Amino acid sequence: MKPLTIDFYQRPTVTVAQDLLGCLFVRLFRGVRLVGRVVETEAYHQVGDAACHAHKGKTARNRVMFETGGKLYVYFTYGMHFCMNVVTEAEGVGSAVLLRAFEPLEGLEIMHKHRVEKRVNKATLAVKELCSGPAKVCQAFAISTAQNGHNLSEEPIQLFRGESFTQEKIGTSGRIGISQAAALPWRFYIKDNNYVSR
DNA sequence: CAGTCGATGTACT
DNA sequence: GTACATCGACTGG
Repeated sequence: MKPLTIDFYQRPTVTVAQDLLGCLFVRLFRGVRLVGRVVETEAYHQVGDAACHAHKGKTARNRVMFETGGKLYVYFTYGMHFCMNVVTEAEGVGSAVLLRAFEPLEGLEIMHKHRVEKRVNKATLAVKELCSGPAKVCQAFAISTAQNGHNLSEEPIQLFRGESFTQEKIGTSGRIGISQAAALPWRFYIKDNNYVSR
């Protein structure tokens, strides 16, 4: 199995957002394989998208969005959460795909440990609660700004092609949790999948 | 259930 | 000072 190559990422962001559905996100973490199937994504683009961090140009935070497609862009928000994106398109274009939800496949015990550690309520979480949101995904996979800029063609964090499925299984909607450019139909998810964020 | 709201750091106006 | 690509604790029915 080979990881997705730079060619995959260096395409129109909306296309990459759709094609990432079903792919496998793999992190080797202290000798353990953590694997999740991508079931929900959102596209963000510098041009015509006021919600995109890159909309007003390059800054210290968003600089990775302008790098060549195939990098990981991680940012910190709400004083306590991380979200991760896959950078798309050519160098100089500020664009990325937010990874919003995974179906957990391997390393569920470690994911669960990571998720429960930070909570007040230490009760056992259902599997569907492990990765059903962008900040939950980062918690489960222990992703922080330490991974910002990581090249996804290299270990320990990579994406692999998963089972293919028909276009009709892809749902589309407006993006979640934003106010700017909320009408853009740039959220994509696998229909009837139990692990989508909502 | 649903709805509300506090946490808590950083980027940017 | 304000907003923020969120989450989960808490409230009331």
